Amino acid sequence: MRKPNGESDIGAQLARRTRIREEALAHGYVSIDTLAAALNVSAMTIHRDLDSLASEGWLLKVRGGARIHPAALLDTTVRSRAERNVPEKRAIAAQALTHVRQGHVVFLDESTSAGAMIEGLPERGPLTVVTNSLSAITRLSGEPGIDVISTGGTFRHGYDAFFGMIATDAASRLQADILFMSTTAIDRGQCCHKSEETVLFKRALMKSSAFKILLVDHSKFGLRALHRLAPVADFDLVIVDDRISPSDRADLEALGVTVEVASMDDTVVNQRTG
Amino acid sequence: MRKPNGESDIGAQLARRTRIREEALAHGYVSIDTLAAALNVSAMTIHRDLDSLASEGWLLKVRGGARIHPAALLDTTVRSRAERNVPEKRAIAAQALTHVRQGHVVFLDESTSAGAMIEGLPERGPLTVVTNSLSAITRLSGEPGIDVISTGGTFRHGYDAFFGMIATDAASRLQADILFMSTTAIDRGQCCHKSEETVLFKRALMKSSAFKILLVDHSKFGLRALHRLAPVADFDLVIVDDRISPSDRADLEALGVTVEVASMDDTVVNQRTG
DNA sequence: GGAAAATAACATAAAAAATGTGATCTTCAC
DNA sequence: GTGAAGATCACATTTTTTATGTTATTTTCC
Repeated sequence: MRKPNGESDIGAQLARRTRIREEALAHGYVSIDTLAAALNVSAMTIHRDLDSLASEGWLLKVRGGARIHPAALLDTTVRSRAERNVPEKRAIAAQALTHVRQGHVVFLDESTSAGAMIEGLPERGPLTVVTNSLSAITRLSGEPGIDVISTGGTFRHGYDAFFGMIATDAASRLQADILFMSTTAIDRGQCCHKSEETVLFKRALMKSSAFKILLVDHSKFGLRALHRLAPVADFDLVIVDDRISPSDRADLEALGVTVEVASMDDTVVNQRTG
Repeated sequence: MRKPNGESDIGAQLARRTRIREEALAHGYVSIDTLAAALNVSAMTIHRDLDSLASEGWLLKVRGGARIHPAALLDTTVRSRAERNVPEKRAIAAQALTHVRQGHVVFLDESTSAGAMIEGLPERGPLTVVTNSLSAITRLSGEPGIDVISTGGTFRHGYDAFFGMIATDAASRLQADILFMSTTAIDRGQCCHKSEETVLFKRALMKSSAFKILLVDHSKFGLRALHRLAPVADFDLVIVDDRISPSDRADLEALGVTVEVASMDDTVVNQRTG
């Protein structure tokens, strides 16, 4: 029996669970009674929320409430990253898709930027897509015009993708026409990443690709990360969104790399070679 | 507005679409009007069915109806195989699961028999599961207690799984505690399979496993297939359902292989070492 | 052993999915 | 071109599924 108040229930469960996650992240612990009161639902509903969040690995249930799962503190998972800068990523993806030709062997990495291209690939087939991204694999494996090759590897929850020796070796032994990848940070002309196994895998992709495209939204500039992945100049093309700052753009062009700026209003594209 | 007759509508859509597929497979063509009349639904519903089946690659829509998709004629896909001998496979899977121990590295092949084990694995974790089966990967990747390793490889629609050099190499370079696999046919003590790349992959799995379990339902006995995979005696254990014929069972035991018979009524198990 | 918490079992409201109907748009044969 | 069959669209209605609450039962902890 639902609460008789007229509040909109569209996405109510999602909102409530997101709220619980935030609460848990902030305080390390949430109590069932407190949540039930604060969110104006029954304790049973909170129980179910916590069960669900626990099974997804966010929380650990304890008597009377739940603690934040240690792993959830460490990694900023795809689920939260994918929600950021969505319009930028869509614009970049749309521009990137214009470089895909029928018959191409395409490398896609596990980035959310490359992930934004997935939906647009089937209509550009026939293609062969090689990827370590689970969502790309599941989405494209049903498409008649797309041959899907998985790199395999060890599954990493935080990235929704596969890495490790198996993935890196597979990438080394294939040969692609075109690579679409992204990076966590761009700092003084270097692509950087916080995870070593990611770096190893992406380098293997780069070595095996005839044409390399880097997809970066404006928020990546000036960020730092521990491991150097590759110089930006190693890419044949960089696609950025139009909210990039003039100075970041000037820096990019000073590196001698070809840059395409994807416009967010429309499909209009402002192309420029540095 | 639904038909006011009281027929059970549970799975009605699935049943109807299966029926349409069979019809298309049998005659090469189905007409919308005929189907609407035969299935006692509106033409619009048939339209929607055909759209859906076409997008899944089963049919090609043409004016007034649909033709069978050429590819659908060639492969007996998992989707149809998975529907056969379900109770047998469930019983075998339940028995197979009793051999899984916490901490095990488990190889699972792409067979529907091994697939029946998937749902039972999380509660037996923590585990590492290595597989080429897409449904196993997607189902298990969300489970906290399961480390998922994909072999990678080229995706084959007909098997909903990955094969080829990448998959086989990955299998060769790992080491599992226990392997669960099946085969298309068992003929005179030999496991056989129609596809060569499947054979190569499965052999790699067998080489890399400390303990090898073969899952076969009674329907596999006496079938033929082109490629020899391995002698049944190479397995440490064979699990069959209780509808196996006495003579098939005697043959199995004559090979000197340990056999477990999974009962379909219950979880009762009749164990016997030959 | 008893109170608090967790789970189970069921009822109901709300949302989502499936289907039908009639209107409108396309296509194809003539 | 034109008209009719077929396809698609838009919306209403029904069914199914999901989310939730309530109450009863079981488990856990002190």
